Amino acid sequence: MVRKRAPDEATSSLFDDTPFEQSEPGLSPVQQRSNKGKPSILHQPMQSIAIRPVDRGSLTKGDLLLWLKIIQEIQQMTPARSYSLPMRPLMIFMNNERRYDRIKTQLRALNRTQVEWNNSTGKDKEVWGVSTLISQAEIIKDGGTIMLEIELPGTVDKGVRELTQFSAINLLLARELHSTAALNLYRIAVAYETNPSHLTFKRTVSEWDEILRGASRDPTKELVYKYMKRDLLQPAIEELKQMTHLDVELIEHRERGGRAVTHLQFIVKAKAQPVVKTVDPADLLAKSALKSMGLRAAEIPAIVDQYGAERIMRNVEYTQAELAKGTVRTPRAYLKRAIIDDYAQQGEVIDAKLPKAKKEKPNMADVALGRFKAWRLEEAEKIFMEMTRKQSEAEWNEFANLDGKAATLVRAVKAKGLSSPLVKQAFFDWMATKTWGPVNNDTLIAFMREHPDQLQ
DNA sequence: GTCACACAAACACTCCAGTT
DNA sequence: AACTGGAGTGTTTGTGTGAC
Repeated sequence: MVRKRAPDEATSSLFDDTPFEQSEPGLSPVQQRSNKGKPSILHQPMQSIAIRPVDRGSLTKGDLLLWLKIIQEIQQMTPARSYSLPMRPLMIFMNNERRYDRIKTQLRALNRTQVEWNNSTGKDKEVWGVSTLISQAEIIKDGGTIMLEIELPGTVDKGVRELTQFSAINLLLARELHSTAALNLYRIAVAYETNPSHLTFKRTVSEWDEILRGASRDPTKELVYKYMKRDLLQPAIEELKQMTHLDVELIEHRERGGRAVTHLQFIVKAKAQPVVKTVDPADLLAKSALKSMGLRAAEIPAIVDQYGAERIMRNVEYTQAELAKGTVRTPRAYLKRAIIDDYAQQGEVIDAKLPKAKKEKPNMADVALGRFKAWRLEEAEKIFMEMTRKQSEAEWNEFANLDGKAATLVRAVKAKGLSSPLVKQAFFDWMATKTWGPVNNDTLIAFMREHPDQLQ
């Protein structure tokens, strides 16, 4: 959804000390706007977020990821002039174990690329700054241990410390984002999620273009907003909605009376119904088919999400037929390959609209999330089974009378009650959310701390 | 065995042109 | 004006080679 207009000085800028507006829960944006200027304030100066490479410089997704991983490590350390980080975790995180050439290339880019920030703050104060993202890096091998000795420029170091802390989960999600723009929007969104107004800073279209692409624009190439919106903004917003706990909404500002969009801003909120997707009966069927073919519980959700129930079911059938012929040695591996390459479809006319088969890659964030959700469902079921009859009936009646359920679910609740897998999942999911709150970063991190064994 | 370098395929991005 | 397809270009990633 796109908002036409929003308040002009709706949020503080990045580097100033102007307080965020304090919003009050339950107030509409209009009401909140009318409250502007009231004394309740929240200081949250944040530097180093909206950085724009200059002089045709650019930072790739990989460069930024390495930088984020480094600052996440640094955020856990006491402030110092230089920081000493073990290389191995960095390289594993970057999927570049033993690949010093690649890490070095990225460190060079972080050291070489000048970034700029430019903020008008409040009334008279304006800040312009230029820096690189790291001022020095050394890889030191001393016997068996290999350390990265790193120094940050002063302003960046200050900003990094004040930047909303990046959790390990934030970074796992960040690594899985496909586009550079999504990664850049994500780190901005994470920093502004806790802003009471839920509004990011407001910048011109071209500033956002450079901030999100992580590259300065060739001045000879004209920036066309409609392309930017289609190719850069919308995919990035969509990716964040799908992959993270955040809902991001674009606000387009136009000149008074004009039609051209001149400035942009985003609204960032945690999802009301976090990452859990609506249960589709076809998906449940596909999941149960995969399970019966011997696939591990942890890998099933990702496969269903990626390839869809229809493709899975036809390849399950195909694999079962091959199995009957005696040509398949390991059904689990064969089925996975069959789904990825869509064996069942080969030899027929391939539907061009089928999703592209992507390379399979274990996704730690997904695995952790999947196990967390499964664990919650199991625990909720245990609690339910231990309730007195009176208690359990009260729970069930509350769930059964909830509004807003999909029609399929309502029918299943009436017809089959808890004996329907669809209803069972929805009910225990509802109970888990009621008991422990929504699945979000905080609860997931707490789960990972308490149950490290679940993540082996 | 480790590392730098090179190459290529897969994937992502940019931007133009054609269609609705 | 809004939408869509796709060619051309840049980035990421997997793999091979040779020096040490």
